[in-house]
Amino acid sequence: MRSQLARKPEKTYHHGDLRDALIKAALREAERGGAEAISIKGLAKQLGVSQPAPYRHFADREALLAAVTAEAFRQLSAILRAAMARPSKQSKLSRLALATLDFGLRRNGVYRLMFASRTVSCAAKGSELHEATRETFSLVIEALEAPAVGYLRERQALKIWAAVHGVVMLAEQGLFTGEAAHATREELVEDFVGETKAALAAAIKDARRREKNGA
Amino acid sequence: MRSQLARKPEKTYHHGDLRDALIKAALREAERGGAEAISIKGLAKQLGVSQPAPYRHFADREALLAAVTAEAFRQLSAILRAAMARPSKQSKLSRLALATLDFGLRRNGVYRLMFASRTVSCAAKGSELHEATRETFSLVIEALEAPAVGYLRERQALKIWAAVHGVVMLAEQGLFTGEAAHATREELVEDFVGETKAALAAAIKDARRREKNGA
DNA sequence: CCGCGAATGTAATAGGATATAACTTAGACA
DNA sequence: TGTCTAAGTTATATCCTATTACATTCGCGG
Repeated sequence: MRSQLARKPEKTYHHGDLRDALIKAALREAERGGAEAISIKGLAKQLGVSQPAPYRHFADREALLAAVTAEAFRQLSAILRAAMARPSKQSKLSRLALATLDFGLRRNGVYRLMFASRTVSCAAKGSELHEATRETFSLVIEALEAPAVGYLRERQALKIWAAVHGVVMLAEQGLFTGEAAHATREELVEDFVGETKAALAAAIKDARRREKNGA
Repeated sequence: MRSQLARKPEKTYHHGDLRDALIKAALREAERGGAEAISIKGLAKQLGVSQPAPYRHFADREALLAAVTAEAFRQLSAILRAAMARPSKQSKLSRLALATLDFGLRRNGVYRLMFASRTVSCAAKGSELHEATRETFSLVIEALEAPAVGYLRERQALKIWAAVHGVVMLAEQGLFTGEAAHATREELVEDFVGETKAALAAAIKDARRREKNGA
């Protein structure tokens, strides 16, 4: 009872939900500083538990990072889904692309954790993290709003996804400041979106024509 | 004399070229493992000097990373320049783009150091690292082989540069394996190159027309 | 040629991080 | 109620960064 009054249980021996609390706190740390800002010891101190307590929930630091990264992907998926769902004059693809750009710039450190760390590429096939990344990518395909004609759709999804990430990457590198700043990041993303739509339309038309000729 | 027989001076108190040796060794370490694989202590041991010796040449680990990253950019610049210089049926832009892709995949860890670490974005305006990154980017502009019409050229350079980096990023994430692998990384890069050339040609034509009308 | 200062190295040490081992507590369930 | 297990604690080993104080070598002016 009393322990419920405080945000965190006051003095309970068992934290109650340490695993989840660790992931949330680690995400906050990653927000600025990326993976290297995540310290088991630091998190333990923040949450008022002993330094080795986290090891009850994660085998090692890598395992924690994987869980945090998976959570970040789920958050991005939710954001993208919301962006695609809301009514707008822009296309779904535009909204998805711009939302991704926004996420990458606002949550720089988290973004690096997701797209530029060894953690993800090491994720095993069936792992929580691997599933989370594939689900996010499936949203990109969905945003294309195109029929599944061969692998054209997947290819265009890869292209726009790559392009958006490239823009985020260069933006974080500072390549949009100074003399080169005469194109905004958003303009570039919109360019890519436009090209993707055009390429997709052309490819689908072409595929259909070939299909008809073949039949 | 005798010390010259061995590759490294045998037992000299002074290493002779520790700063440079540190950077080279650090690059080897980064090759696999990225920035986190670079340890001052480890490097010192490798080079047979005491653990604090590196601090005579770099204020702290960050400073070493910056120097290593700058060197990596200079190496990439050299590779790109060579790729652009060699005779080929492909366009300069193709060669530059594919060489960058190759570099990013082969030297994964070094690549992450260059394009996905806090180090670069923190580089001050006149710093060695900042200069190195800008020089590399200038090669991209050069590879376009286009006249400087307003900022069209810089914009297309940013776009193709972003696109290539995005492809590297996704490739390292494993997005080109499995079902989505029906487009190779090289195909995607060539796609982007083609689109860039087309967009550039159209934009220049358009700009020239408008210029004439204005005059 | 010598001697002195700057550059470059070493030894010792403090402090922070990961990780493991052995012990303790609380909660759940027969 | 008694016991098993999950979850947390203390103590400790190891590794890394970084600083301080001391030692050695190089090069240059007198």
